[in-house]
Amino acid sequence: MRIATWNINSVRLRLPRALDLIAEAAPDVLCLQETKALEDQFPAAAFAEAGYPHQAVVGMKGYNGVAVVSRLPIEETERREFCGRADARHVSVRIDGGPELHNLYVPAGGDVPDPQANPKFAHKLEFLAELRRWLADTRSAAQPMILVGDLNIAPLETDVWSHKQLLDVVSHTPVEVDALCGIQAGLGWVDAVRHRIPAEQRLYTWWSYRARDWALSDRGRRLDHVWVTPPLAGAVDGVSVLRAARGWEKASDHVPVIVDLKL
DNA sequence: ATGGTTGAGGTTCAA
Repeated sequence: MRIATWNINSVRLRLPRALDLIAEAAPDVLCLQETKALEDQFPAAAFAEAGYPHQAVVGMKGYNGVAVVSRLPIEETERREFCGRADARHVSVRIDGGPELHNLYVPAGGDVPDPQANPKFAHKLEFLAELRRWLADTRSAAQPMILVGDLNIAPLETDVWSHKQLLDVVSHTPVEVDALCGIQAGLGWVDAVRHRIPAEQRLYTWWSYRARDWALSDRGRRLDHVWVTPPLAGAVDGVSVLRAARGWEKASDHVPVIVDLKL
């Protein structure tokens, strides 16, 4: 089973690129974040025509939004509203009667890494704490589950272009990394990508739009993740990060991450 | 220290 996750940064603007991705990588399940579309604005027919008729779509006006489109039958299990906000950051599905898959878009957290001074950063930390509690209260490490999405945190030193220079930058601060590791430890989640690509190797999934030349400066961060619970750890086969997608015409600032599971 | 770009939806906010 091939799972792809991609922060598409507007599903309507970038639908042609999503169809390119489907043609190139042929995932069984494609998880999208930042669709920036109301549910009735989601290009459901186009994905269905491309072979992905099974869909779970959560949207709001203008911002956020997540979706799962699938070749295999999926059954929506939940759409959690974290922090009491209907802000379209989560949907979970059961894939073909098998593993449950959580698709998440964690709040970016603004610019200032201080929850007192910056409500967006406080929201990010609250979101992570609630995610940890909710998973611990409602799910078990024995269940085969997949968690994907734009988690907006680069946990390892080699997940950023400069560990030292990003220690004070939202996405790589110790408090965020600790929160992410806490969620991971909760159900024993395995980082599927780092399971196959050694931590010594630098790996990014996002490059800012603001760089003059994203490839030349290569100041990236690994913000997009695929995790699995222990029962699926041995099933993780190939993983890939489609760096080339950052160079596509009208590219998203994030690139797709693809994981193959032997189920 | 600052500014740089993109997208949605409007006459700015979020990233």
